Amino acid sequence: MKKLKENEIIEKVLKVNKFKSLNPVQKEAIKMGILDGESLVVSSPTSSGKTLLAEIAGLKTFKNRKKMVYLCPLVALAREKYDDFKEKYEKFGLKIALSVGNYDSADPWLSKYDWIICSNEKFDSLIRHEANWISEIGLIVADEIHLINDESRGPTLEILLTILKRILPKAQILALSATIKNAEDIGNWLRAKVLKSDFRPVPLFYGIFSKNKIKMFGREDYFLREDLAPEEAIVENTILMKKQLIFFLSTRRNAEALAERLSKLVYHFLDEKEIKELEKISKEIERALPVPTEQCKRLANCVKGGTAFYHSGLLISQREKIEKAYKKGLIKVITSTPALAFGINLPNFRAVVRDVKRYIPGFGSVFLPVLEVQQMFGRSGRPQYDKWGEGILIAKSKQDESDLEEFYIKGEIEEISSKISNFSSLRMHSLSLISNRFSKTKIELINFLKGTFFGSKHEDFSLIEDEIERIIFLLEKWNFIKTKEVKENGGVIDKKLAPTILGKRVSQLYIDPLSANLLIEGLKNFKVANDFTILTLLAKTTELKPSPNLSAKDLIFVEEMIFKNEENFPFSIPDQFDEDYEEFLREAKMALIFLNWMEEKSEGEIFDNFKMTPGELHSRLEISDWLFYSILEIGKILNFEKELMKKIRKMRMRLYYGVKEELLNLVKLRGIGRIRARILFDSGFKNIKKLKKAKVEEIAKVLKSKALAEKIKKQIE
DNA sequence: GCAAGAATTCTTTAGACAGCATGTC
DNA sequence: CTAAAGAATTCTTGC
Repeated sequence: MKKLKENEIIEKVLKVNKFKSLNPVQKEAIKMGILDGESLVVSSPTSSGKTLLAEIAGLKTFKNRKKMVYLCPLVALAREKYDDFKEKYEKFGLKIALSVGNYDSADPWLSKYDWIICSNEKFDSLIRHEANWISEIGLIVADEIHLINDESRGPTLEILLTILKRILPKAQILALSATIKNAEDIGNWLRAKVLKSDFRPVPLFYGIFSKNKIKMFGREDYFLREDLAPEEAIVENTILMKKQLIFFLSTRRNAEALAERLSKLVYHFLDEKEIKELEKISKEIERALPVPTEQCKRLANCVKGGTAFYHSGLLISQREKIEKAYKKGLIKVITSTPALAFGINLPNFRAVVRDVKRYIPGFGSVFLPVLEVQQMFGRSGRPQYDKWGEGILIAKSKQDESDLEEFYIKGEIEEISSKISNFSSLRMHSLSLISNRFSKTKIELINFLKGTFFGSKHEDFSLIEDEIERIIFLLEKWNFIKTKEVKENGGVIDKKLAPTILGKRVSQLYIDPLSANLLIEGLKNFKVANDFTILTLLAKTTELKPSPNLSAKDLIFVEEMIFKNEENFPFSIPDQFDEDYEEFLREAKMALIFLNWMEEKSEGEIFDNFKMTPGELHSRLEISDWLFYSILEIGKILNFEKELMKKIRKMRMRLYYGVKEELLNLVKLRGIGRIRARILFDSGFKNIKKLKKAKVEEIAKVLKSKALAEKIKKQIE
């Protein structure tokens, strides 16, 4: 009877996925007891069908009237899974929800759903908000769990899983990972069985380019034209095979330069229809902003020639267009920074890692880990189109060739390790653990940390204990927690830890306690401060790091600005010869960029003057908005003066919309942003009242849209 | 005397999660 | 403490 039910689930999953049978990895997982609630760590290549395991276990969990939480490292990935699951399983009565960042924060509504797809951070924040439905979880799927290895975002995932393990000891855990060396360690930590496999539905072959050939491992070599540069030769070879490829490069500039160079070559391989379609897309990409920036123009030009560069400085809309055009086969070559390696699902035939080194400040340029190069190769070989996929490295010399082979092809993948001992992440998570009452004393806190992956690997905890000591001291000094010594027989044996209301709120607001303190302390002197200096204060927070780079040209502007406002900084500014002076200049530059935005400088002007990219500015603005919101929330608790709250509220609005104060009223209207508000204002419609008096036709004339004018009128009434 | 091309020096360097309440050009 | 590509600048060379 039980077997029958299990088969039913498997049949169902296979059918909706249009598969005939389970692949070896999946069969093994069944054998290991995934349907019996057995926890598993699955370490296998991208596209080895790991998601399907989550679906099988998820259906079983549904049958048991429990919830599945599916944790993703990226919002884009979460959204993709959500769409996919919804399409496949909603018809069976499953309720599937997506809960990520700026989508919806209401927790209670999630209790009605069976499958909940989250980003790691979102779920962490849901725990901080003490969502009550968490107890109904029967299955936790953690996708791309090797993220634990990541310096900045790994600790969140690690702590999150440690918490879940503790509050849901009976829940099944399914940890999905790329191929890693020490999957057993993870299994050991999570008390889960380990399934290791290198199965791929489409085989992947490695190759090394040198001189005029690509030496392939396990396939016949390719011989290329000798009179072309390596990149060109590889591109020609690929296009002649009627395939596409992605280059991975170390910097944005390299990616842009190569795309531009290659577009001249690729253009000759395009047929008329493709040229026409690409021209259309090129125009769309160029028009992504009202005034195209230099970068937009360059990208548009590349696209015309059948190539595109891809990195985080692009606008989301541009990225999507490139992804779509690549999937359609219109764009033949994408040159990318590592942005594409992790996350976005862009299947292709051949991936070429040209730069196997990356610059790390303080370390110079270092070799990429094998794990990362594998990630870049990971999506090569599309099941529907290709019989195999290729991952290629470029050697610069004979020596280089054998080094690359030794290290990346024959070499072993690295172990992953915990990054939790990093002071700043420990600081943030300690406050959260204390706030949630998971750790009511210092010993409890340390014991909790012993339950992390770090703890499972390290016997010696003295380093962490020292750090915790310092963190407790700081958190108390900043008034985020209260402590009380526990004495026995006259000696101190432990320390009670309790959050203050402020500390609890800071933890919920998901900001670094250091930043929160910085803002609180700085704003005590708000009376001397002005817009620029408050923005500089904001730019000092960890959330807005790294600060933009300074060019010689910036230096003049920024120093002049600092000099003019010397008396108005709400914090003490470093001396010119101090070691942190340069960082201060960069923070001031960030503030100056924000100020320009608030002063209604055009985006193009800002990008050109400060060498900012559209993608960067938008993400910084979003973060600033969140910081301003946090200030207001903290202000409610600390009873900030009315004047200050008003000032912050105004600044928040102005920065959000990018407008001067006089437009704040207009911009509140739906359909009106900074550009249209300015047009209305300059045409005499200086406020809502004036708009009320005006006729629809008059407004329509100014905005060049009748529909819009009517929409506005409707809102006013 | 001048300009193209070579050599040298200078400059710069990947990514993207979170709160909250609704919509840009 | 480590590199390397591209841009900017200076130097060389050929006429």
